[in-house]
Amino acid sequence: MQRLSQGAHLRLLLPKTELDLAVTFDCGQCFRFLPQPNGEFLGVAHGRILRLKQTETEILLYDMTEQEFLDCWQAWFDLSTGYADILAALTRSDETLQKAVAFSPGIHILRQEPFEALVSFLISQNNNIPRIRSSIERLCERFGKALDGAYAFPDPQTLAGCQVSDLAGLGLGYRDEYLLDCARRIATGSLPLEDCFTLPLEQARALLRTIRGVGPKVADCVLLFGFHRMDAFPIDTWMKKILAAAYPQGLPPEFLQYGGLAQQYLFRYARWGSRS
DNA sequence: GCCCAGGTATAAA
DNA sequence: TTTATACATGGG
Repeated sequence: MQRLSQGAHLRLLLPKTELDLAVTFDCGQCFRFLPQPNGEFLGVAHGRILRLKQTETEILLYDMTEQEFLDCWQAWFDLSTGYADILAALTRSDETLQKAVAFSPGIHILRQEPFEALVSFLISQNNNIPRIRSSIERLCERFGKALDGAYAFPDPQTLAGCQVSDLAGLGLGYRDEYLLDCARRIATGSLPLEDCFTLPLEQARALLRTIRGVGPKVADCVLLFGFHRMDAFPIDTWMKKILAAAYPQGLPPEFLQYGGLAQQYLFRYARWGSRS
């Protein structure tokens, strides 16, 4: 992938079929990156505002040095993973997945920050995406560092110092206690969250499920989106239907390694692709 | 008003 | 071990 500095901006020569920002941001893995009326994308991660524009052949990152890209955003966008090979393996003998990938190619699993992923998917339970977004945004406005026109995601330490009453008005509902519980345990160091990068899948799941409000679905979302564990496989209400219809004899073996990526494609296809 | 939303904790069978 | 129910809250 070629990189070109253009004034204060950085241009990536990268076909949209390889990384499609609209699809990647909209497939339910992240909640803070939204398309703007002018066609650009705006979001916040790693304590900075990211402004982007994509064409069929390139991505423009505004106010980005090459060094900053290499230090942080190359990894965040997961541009070093060989998606072509993974998708080839996944779709080799799977017609359902072939259709799903053909419908909207270019999904990457972003390497989001673990704490942000954990909090986001704690909030996501029994909730809908617009409401999840607004809750997260208000949480950042109230407790995150002010940036130029947006707010960073708050630290565990900041949230650990809160009371339930401090969270009123964010729309968290009963999930407010879950959030405080996990922020406190992380802030005190009693929950070694970073271990989820290296622990065997089942042990990482077990660790996350010691957090109140983290069940099987949320745990796998956190592993997939916060720790880039493509062997995690979040099963939600949609996936239950999809799996019953498409894989009555059980999951293809490739899903053991890359089920998380397969899940993203299947989820999107089921929701938006198979309408009449 | 009623139903639902990328579920989970809890109690009961 | 599997199956029901409550859960806060806003949008359709």
